[in-house]
Amino acid sequence: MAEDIRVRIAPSPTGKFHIGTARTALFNYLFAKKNEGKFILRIEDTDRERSEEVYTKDIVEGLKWLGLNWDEGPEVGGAYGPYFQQERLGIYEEYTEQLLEEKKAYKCFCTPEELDKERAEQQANHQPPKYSGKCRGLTQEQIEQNERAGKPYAIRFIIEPQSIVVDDLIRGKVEFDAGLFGDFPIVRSDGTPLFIYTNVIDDRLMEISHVLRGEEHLANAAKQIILAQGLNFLNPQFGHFPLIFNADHSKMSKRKDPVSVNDDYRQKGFLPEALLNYMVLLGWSSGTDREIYSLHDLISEFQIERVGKSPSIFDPEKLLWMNGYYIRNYQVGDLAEGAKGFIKDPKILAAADKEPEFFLQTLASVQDRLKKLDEVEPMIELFYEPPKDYPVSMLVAKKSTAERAKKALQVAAKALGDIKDFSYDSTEIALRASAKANDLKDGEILWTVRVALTGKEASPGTFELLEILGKPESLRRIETAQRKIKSLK
RNA sequence: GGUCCCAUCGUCUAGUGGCCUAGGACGUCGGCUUUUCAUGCCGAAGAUCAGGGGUUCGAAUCCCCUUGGGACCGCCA
Repeated sequence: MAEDIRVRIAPSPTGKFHIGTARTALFNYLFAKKNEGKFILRIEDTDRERSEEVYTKDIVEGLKWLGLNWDEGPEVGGAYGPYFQQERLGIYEEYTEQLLEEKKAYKCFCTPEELDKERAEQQANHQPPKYSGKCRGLTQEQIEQNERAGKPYAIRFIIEPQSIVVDDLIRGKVEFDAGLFGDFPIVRSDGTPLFIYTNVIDDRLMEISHVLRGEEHLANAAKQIILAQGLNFLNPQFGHFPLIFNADHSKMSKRKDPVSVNDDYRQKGFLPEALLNYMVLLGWSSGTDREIYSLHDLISEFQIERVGKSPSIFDPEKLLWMNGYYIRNYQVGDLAEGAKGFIKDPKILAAADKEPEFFLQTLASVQDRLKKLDEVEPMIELFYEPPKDYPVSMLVAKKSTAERAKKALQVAAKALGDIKDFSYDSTEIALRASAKANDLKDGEILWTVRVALTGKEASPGTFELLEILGKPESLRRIETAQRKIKSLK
């Protein structure tokens, strides 16, 4: 392509970094990197009422966590700044003045109440809700009179009926009848500009080549094309991605669904690699059977032409599977790094730093069982603390008896006590041999010992536990179990 | 109500006129490995390709209609 590829995501900091925004960011990022272009982050914070700094921070942190680093924007700067719209207000004002002067826009003195009423009437009459254009016909005199009276006004852009074709990268040519739109506001009565307007100006000024965003903006694209005409701007190439929904086909909402990248995914123990990989599959596929991709692989494999048109449903189950898959394929050292952030118990944390080798061993023993990082602590705490209270009956293996469980403990204590080199292999040989010699099934002795060691229904295997726990601790726990089981008939 | 978009297993998807008696993945179920739970491996069930009309020798694939779902129609983005 002759022109430079420049794409952007333009979130407004009115809420936590949303999973849908994250996927849009991913697609933009991939498109930019694939085409050796620039990925830009612009914060659309002109809505002072609802914008908050904490949300900007949340977005920035989330993007960084995912590894979707931007080439221009907050923190990194760039030649097309500022990248916060709040700092660009002067720019918009100039264009507004120009539009007003050229009679392409006008001051509207209608109050919100009047507009609400108008809309309600249209709805009642089964008319499409659309601004009547009442203030468009105001005379100069009337305008001045209103202004003198101190009446607040918004500024509306004049829409002439015409047919607008959005040539969409994903959907092809989509035609809209602009006559149905009505004059839309570009500046609020408090003087701040609106998204649909600032978007067009900034995209032009920042020389954005492709505007790639969610499908909910498709109709906005038509309006923005008209706006660009009025401003004598070139249009970017548009592309609108299909939306992501819940299993019940409802929109994923902040209120009831896990949509916050930081709160619901990062802090819950999901890996950025897994989330990224899962998200890219929502709407995109390579055309092959391959589904596992690193961000790096994606940059070369991703093709925007292969993004589908139909909306998809977010499947937490598959994400969970994929997260487990990535965890299983981590080097234990990397797993340790990630897991530490999820361990609350200071004792375990301190022990992990003091004896990193031991910590790694414990992690390796549970690695295949993990689906999320926040499951690490409950799974490895048994290595740092003896089992508390578990029902004594659990010591009895399936299809066995209390009597035989007692015997198993006795036999195991004896066999294990004789071992000098306490390893996986040596404990296995000893336990199996003693089971055979004492007329116990392997399962009877191994299950009982494992429960004595862990107090859990599910855990790593007996020999592995024995090896990691070591001889003294293992024997202590078996002894405890022996005392415990005396009460059982 | 209007405009626009979308439509293949429960879910994500492959499929661009014959290779499709529709492929893969998650999930589900069964088996093997086995001391539990996982992992791993093997296998099964699961889609009259929303429905109906065309076009064609031939359609999941092209056209039309119907139905269903969704988005938008804000001084939110």
